[in-house]
Amino acid sequence: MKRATAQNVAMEAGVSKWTVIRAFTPGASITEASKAKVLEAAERLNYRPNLLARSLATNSTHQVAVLVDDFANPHKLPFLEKLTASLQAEGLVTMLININQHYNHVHAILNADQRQVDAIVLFGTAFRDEMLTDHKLGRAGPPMFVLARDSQIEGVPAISCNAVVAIAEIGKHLLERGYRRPGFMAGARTLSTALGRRRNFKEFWRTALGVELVEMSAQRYSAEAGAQAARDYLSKVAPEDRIDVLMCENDALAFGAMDVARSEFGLRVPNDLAIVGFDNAAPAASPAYGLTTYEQPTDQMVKAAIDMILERAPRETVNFKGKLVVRDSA
Amino acid sequence: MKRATAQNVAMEAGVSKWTVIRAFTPGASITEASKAKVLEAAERLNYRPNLLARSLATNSTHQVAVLVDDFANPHKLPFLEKLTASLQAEGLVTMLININQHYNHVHAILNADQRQVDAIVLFGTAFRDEMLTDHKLGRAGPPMFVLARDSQIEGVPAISCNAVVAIAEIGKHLLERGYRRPGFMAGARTLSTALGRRRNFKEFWRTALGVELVEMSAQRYSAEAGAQAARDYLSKVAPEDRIDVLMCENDALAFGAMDVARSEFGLRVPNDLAIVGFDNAAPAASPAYGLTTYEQPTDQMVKAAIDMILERAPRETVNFKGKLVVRDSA
DNA sequence: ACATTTTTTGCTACCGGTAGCAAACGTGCA
DNA sequence: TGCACGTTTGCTACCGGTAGCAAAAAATGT
Repeated sequence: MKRATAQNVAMEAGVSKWTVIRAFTPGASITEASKAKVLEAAERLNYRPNLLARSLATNSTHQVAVLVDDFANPHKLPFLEKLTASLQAEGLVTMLININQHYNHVHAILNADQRQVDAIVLFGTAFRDEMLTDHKLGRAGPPMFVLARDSQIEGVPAISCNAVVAIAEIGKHLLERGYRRPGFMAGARTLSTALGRRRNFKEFWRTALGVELVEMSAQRYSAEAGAQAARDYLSKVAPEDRIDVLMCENDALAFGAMDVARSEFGLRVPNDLAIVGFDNAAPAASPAYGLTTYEQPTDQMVKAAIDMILERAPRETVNFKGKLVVRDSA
Repeated sequence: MKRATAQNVAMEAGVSKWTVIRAFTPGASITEASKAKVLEAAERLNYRPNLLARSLATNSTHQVAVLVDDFANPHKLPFLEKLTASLQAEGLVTMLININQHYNHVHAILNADQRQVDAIVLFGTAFRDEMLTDHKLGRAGPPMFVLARDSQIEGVPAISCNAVVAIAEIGKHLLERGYRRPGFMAGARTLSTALGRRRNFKEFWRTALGVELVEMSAQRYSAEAGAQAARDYLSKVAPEDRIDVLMCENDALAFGAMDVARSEFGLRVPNDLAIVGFDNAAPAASPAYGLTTYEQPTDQMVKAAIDMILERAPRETVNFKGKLVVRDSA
């Protein structure tokens, strides 16, 4: 049994299909009598307007493509929850696109464009700037936004957490606690825009103490990769030469690093090695980790993104101040 | 500048719009010469077919609605990753719908239906059976599937992990390890179909030892809720009267329970209290938890779901055997 | 060379709505 | 009663594709 259309309802109610449409268009010109008649007939036939047809005619789908590539980061889940809930509250629907080896940004963006989405949100994904600037969409494609990440790209506003302030705050805290030999663990991306936190942190210590940052890189953004990177470093460097505090680019890395430091090298955190993360993912709050970390103002960020999508706010790069969450690990 | 349409390309290439369409339809009848001519013109105008219009005409959107309500469960993220990746590999796109107080199953299903999705997947969501059976979609709506959860609903196949086998395996393991006073922590849902694990576990101990299960309930499926439920129990019951093993309905609850047992009551896990989870979420593998848990065969489940969606497999309830992952906590 | 078959191209009708104009209707007032 | 005016309804055209038939063009056979 096929779905009923406005035409079917029209016949059932003995009116034209345009009257049916009007009964379903708020504020349209229609008498109470015919509206009631139509709604009753619609109810009988189980009619509800076909949004696909409407989208085609109105040139607006109320769909937003959200690109994600970093499913190993537990922080993504609550963030995604807020994002989808807020989009839904505005009548928008989320097209979740998984960016991976088999499905890259260009695929995703072209496909989203063909589906006529109203906007594309790059939610913390790692991309090369060139990829986006020379993709074959002329200026005709949907507006794009970068969420939870910086972007220098002309015409692609970024909504992010202010990295400079964040790193300064973390650095200041660590300095006050007396740490003097800092290390930094980055995730895989060697992309220009991804170096913000590392660069700022490096600069901070250089300026504050004239001290050089020890840098290490994980293969990916995951606890396992963080564990491996920490393992490499700790097994290579003698205890007396080691850093005294490790800042990890995100919490996932920090969890892995902390696990290895404690269980494989018997280090006490923070006494032998302090650890700091970024994101305030759920496990950070657990006494099992008690990770000192930095919380992004996700509510503000989501709100800002949606305001831009709906053109309630100017479409330009903004960032917000997060807050340091001090726990036991540093 | 508006997007180019087939008609625009047709003019540019000096052919009819149907020839343009054919150039973009694999296996259509068209000479190499005109195809080349069309593709070149399309390239110049940056044309790509409008999938919305195609969907309207073909009555198939290649979109699948995925309903999620349990964003506190870290296990959801990798599962969702697999699901989206596999859907994309089949040319399907994911409409992610967040079920919450403001947006319930009925909203979600009606909306997905209006958007003409090809299928609706209830991904581990908590629902009352009545809600689904009497929603106003006649038999015209898209096919529905329940993933990672049981369902008794006529016409709505479930793809799940075999709970009977899973609980038997866990029970057997615990029995062998010598545990004799079992407890069970359930999540919030007091819905008929959600009681599977609890009931099976209860039955197991009754049959094996004639022992009664101590039951507790968390408010939600989250570490915090698990922590609170454990706190309630432990502060109420004297050490000598306590259970010796606690099975939690999922890992999130188990993490919370373990945190509280250790840090607030100074209990050693597993010596004073053993703990078992369900899902094998990422932190379970960490030495910080070392949680004994049960892993659902997510790959098989995702594959089965997609086979059903694409009608490559009969649309009927199936379940798969998972595997017990023994770590330190039990 | 011409009839016949096959391939290629163009066409009408359609998917299910929306936009906005024109006709039909009802009402108030001279 | 007739006219002007505002409201309600119906209409054509359109959004950008697809399906499948019919005409035109090219390939084949004798």
